[in-house]
Order: sequence, then structure tokens, then C-alpha cells
Amino acid sequence: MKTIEEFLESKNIRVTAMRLLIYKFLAEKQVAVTLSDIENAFEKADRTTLYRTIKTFEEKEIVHQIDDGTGITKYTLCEKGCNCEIETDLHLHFHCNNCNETICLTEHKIPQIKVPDGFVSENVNLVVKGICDKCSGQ
Amino acid sequence: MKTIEEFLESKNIRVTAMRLLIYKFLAEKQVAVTLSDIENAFEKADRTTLYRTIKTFEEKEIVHQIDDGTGITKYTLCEKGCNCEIETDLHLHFHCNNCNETICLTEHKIPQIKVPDGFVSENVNLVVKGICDKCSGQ
DNA sequence: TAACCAATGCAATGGAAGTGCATTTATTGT
DNA sequence: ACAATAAATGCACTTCCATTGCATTGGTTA
Repeated sequence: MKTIEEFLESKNIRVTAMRLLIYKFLAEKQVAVTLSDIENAFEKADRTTLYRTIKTFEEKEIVHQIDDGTGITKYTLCEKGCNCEIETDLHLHFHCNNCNETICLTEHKIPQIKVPDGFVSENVNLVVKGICDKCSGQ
Repeated sequence: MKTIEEFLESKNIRVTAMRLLIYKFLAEKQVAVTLSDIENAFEKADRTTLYRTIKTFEEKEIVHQIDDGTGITKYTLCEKGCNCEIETDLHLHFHCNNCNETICLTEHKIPQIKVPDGFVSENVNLVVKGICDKCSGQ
């Protein structure tokens, strides 16, 4: 069990207080968060810092974006089984129309999508919308 | 073969010159268009009018939105086989990373997506990114 | 023809993404 | 330990798209 500091360093991310806080914030969230979510959680921090921190995390591949169709970019930590650095990885995300939360179903694989002749598939974004387990009362 | 006027009226959309022009513009486009695309095509028209016209078309279900991950909403005419008013319809869209165009592959059905227990799927948005047939040279 | 309602146009707002630059903080070499 | 260097942070600003309020135009109907 590595510490967060060691983990960040292993990814060539310089450890700062702010980055540790943002990482912990993302880690304890079970859902994808927007920049504003992070902003609200750390009122002292500047929006730009958060923006660039997330961007750094993305480049170092410990965070990936989710476009769930709400028009606002969301972010979530990459987990085991999340090969988001691989172009052909299929991102399956679920957006709850009730609580408005978006989660990453990394363990839930779906079949390869076929495209018509002449088309070359490089990347697939799949967002399922509906009611999540918490809101459906199960 | 109904005229456009008759078609719009059958959908309870009042026919105006502007609406006819916008409808024709959408009809002759083979790809999904942004508001700005329409704006550029009709320099005389106000952006608001275009925006509200598209919104009316959406409400009357002759146009549907596409979120292809570029961050800019695109629109396209619903066609035969496009049951976008049905919640469970699977929207398959293809976004070309080369020419940046997005098309609606309505004839291309894909299998039902399964979600974990407790989750209720109401709607699926699937965007495949890659190289389109024109750009792949086939 | 007057009254009404929808469509249009203008102006302005809001939210999110992104950038330039100065400042602070951390790292490296001597 | 200290100077030189590079990265991280904070502030201000810009841009782009989506959206709304309000006044005006235009078409329908009684």
C-alpha cells in the first residue's frame, strides 16, 4: 500500500499540498466531479490552480474526463481496470437523471462496436442515462 | 411526397420564411451542424432566432441534439429510423477526428447495453470517434 | 379593423474553458 | 547554504457558447 505521495511521484507528478488535497478529494468521491465541485470544496484555492492540476493529472493518466452530455466536463480518478490511456478502451459511464451524478462503471465491459465500412473507430464514448442504484431504491 | 410546408404544419410548427430556410439547410446537410454553422449560413438572421427555431424543432421532434464530445452542441434532422423521441432508442453517432464532422448512423443498430443490478437504463448516448469514410479514402 | 399571440431582433447575462503574466515555492548544482 | 533555475500558484482577463428579458414586428382571428 503506497502512500499518495509515493504514488504521485511514481507518476512523475510533483507533490504539493494542493495536489494532495485534490487527489484525496477525488479519491473519496465515488462519482465524477466537475471543476466547480472541486472549487466549492476548496474555497481558498484559485480556479486556475484546480484547472491546471486536473490537467496535469490527466496528462499523467491518473484522471480521465467524462462527457456525460450535461455539457459540463467531469473528472474521475482512473482505477484498476480503467485503461483510459488505451485508445480502444471502452468507457462506460452512467448518468443518473435523478441525482444528476455520473459514475464510471469500469468493471462493466460491453461488446466492441462495429462501424460501417470505410469508418475507422479509434475511441468510443458511451453514456447510459437513467436511474442509479441509490435512487432506484435498491 | 409532402411539401416542407405541409410537413411542418403536420408537426404543429407554424411556417415562416426563416423556418423554411433553416429546415432546408438542415435537410441538405449530411452532417450534424452547430448553431454557429447555421449562423454563418444566414448572416442576416439573428442568433436568437436560430436558437429558438432549433429549440422549437426539437420540441416538435423533427430535430435532435448530438453531444459528440467537442463541447459544442450539434443538431441534425430526425430521419426515418430515428426514434429519438423514444427514451430507449440508441443513438449511434460517429465523430471524425480528421474533418471534425459528426454524422448520425441511424441504420446502424447495436446491441442492448446491460447495466448493473439496481440501475435503470432510460437512454443511451454512444459516440464513436475515429476517421470517417471520406477521410479514410475509401 | 382591432385585439391577440407568435415570431423575430436586440441587448445583455451567465457559465465554463482557457491564457498571459507576475509571484511564490520547490529543486538543483556549485 | 546559497544562487540559479524551473515549476506551481494566483490574479486578471478573454473567449465562446448557451440562454433570457424585453421591445417590436407580423400574421391570425373574432
